Amino acid sequence: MTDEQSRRPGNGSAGRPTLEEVAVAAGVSRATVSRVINAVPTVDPRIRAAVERAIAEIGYVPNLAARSLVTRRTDSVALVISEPPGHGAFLNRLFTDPYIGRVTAGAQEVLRPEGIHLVIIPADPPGHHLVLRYLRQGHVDGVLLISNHSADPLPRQLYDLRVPAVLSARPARPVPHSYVDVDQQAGARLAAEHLLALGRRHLVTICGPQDIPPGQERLVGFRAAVGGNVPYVAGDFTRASGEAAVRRLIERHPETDGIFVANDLMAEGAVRVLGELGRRVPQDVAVVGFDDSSAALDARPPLTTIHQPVEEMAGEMAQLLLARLRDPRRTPRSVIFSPSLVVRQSA
Amino acid sequence: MTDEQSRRPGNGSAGRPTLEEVAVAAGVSRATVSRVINAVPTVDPRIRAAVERAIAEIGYVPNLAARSLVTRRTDSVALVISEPPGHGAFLNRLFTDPYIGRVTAGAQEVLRPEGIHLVIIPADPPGHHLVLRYLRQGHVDGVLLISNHSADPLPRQLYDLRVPAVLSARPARPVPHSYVDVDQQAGARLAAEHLLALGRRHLVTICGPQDIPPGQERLVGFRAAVGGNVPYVAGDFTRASGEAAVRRLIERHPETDGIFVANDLMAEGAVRVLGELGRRVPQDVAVVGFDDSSAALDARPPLTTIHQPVEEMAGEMAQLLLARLRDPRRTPRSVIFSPSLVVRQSA
DNA sequence: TTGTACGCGTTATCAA
DNA sequence: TTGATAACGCGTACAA
Repeated sequence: MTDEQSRRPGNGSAGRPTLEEVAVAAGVSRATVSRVINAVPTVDPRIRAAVERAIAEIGYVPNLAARSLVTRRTDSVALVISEPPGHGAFLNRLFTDPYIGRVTAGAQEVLRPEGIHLVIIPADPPGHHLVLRYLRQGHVDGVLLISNHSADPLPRQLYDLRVPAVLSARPARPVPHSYVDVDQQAGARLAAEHLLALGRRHLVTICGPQDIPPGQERLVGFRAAVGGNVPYVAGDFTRASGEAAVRRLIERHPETDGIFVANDLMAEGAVRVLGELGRRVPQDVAVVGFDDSSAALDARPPLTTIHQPVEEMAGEMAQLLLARLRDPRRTPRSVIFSPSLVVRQSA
Repeated sequence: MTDEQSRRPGNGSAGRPTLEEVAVAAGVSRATVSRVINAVPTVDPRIRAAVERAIAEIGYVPNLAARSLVTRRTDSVALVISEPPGHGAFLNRLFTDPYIGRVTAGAQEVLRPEGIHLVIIPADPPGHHLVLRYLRQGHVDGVLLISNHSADPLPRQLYDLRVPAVLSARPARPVPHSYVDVDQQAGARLAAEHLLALGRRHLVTICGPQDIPPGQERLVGFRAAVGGNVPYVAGDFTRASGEAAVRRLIERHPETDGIFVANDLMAEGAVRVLGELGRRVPQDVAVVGFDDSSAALDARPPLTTIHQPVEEMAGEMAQLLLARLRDPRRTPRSVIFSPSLVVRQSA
């Protein structure tokens, strides 16, 4: 287009163009330019046009710091991914879990139309301090917090710091933040009912960590639905832990003909090991996963699993946060989503 | 109207505490408090102590917007993940690729000690506009750009917008940004030499997209090292594309005894399909991947592959960006890293 | 409908 | 070594 953008230094302003310069160029006051930019309706159409032309010509971009200083808003929110301590290659895991990507997509869906930016911030324990400082400084207006371990201090700290936040699951200890969640027990029940309907009578389960609500509730729900004692081994939601767990279960309970695995990643590992052990899936052993993640599709055979409307839930998180930002006095609320069964080939 | 929000006596302000309030509490001027916060050495130790006490007591946190307005810095940089158009579930892929996690870790390593925040921003084509606006507004001081397709307009646009940036690979078209890269051809050569040393004589390759430099160069390097024509099928770096490619290759060239696959994800898929086709890896067909990602470890057998020092490279990107931020006149430079062969069980 | 003038919270430049 | 005071760029009552 025009070369006006690449103006050489010496045209007065050293840095980026300011509101003042646009005003001069358009022959109006700063206030009027500001009104045009902020879409205030009471501006003469002809003046508006002139201002807009000047803005385009000069290549003006509002200075966020200055605007934010007076409006006390940044029009951006953070997606903070919190992880428990001692889990080593956290970042590697973070970016291997498709869940995060779906959350991001779901949140963007509602944030974008509002003109609000989403920035992703990984928060491993050694970095908590820095993350909190970042959030406190007012880089963002609020936080979508993805947290899945009970000892996470972040929800509480965010509350103490008066940083508006919405959680991705029911917190282990009550904190006055809004949250969304899926009915975990209902999901486990769906899995149990499906296995039972298939005629399987020797059921076992690979459950998740028992120090976090989803881990607990998926086990509780499965047990309740089966209506008796169920052998189980706990994994940590990684593929490797699923492999180890299924080895132990089959060794101890060779009669097993149905397994509920608390997430797809572990289930994928379990299915693979079952193959190595000479058990056919689903003929000999039926396997039901949880999450309906891409791991469910990668598995051979593809996994029957419990679907969570992750994108929808993330969208709702964003909605809750927006509502809270618009009305700080708004009282926290929780929104619970219903899971559903997706039947593929593993059960 | 403020209600009982303000608990502290004498705290007339509704929002967060300001420099002024700390100054009053410590009995000094704003300037002195500012000096303490910014670690200016010329401050009386006793006064410093008093100020620090006041800061802790009041719970003061600097207002980023105000500071940034005058310093023209934000002390945070963005990791922008750019993706080509038409690739559908971009976010899902983004967060399934461990590479991003390693880049993040490597960058954090050098940024954290400097007190600089890293925010991650996914940039799918429909969102480019918003991302550019975000960056232009001065939310961050600079950009680490992860981009791997030739038609990416972002490097050029960032340059036009005068946003300091460092690229994760040599750009397809020259742009005055610094970048880091690995010697792709050298990596492919390592793979070829290893296969040849194993006595394999019927080599084929599953190469990457030929519209991006890594895809091109890994093929060129392999061909050159093998010293002749090599059958190949191009994938798009996904596991599924690796599966499809190996089917076609084996069908056309059943005598194949060695395959170089341009990334681990495709290689993992290829190995799996080879098993289904009744070919043992590595006895019947040796397979060498590229990237040394976690996919290489997930594969059965674990993949022999080409290692890139991803974390180191990301760290160097951060270093280059910091240097550029400290001295804007600094001329762009490129840093090329050497790959190495990691021998596991697939070849 | 437009312009004037003040304030947002901080750093930086001076004197003292 | 410390303290006034002037920017920094913008939004917005209030006045015109």
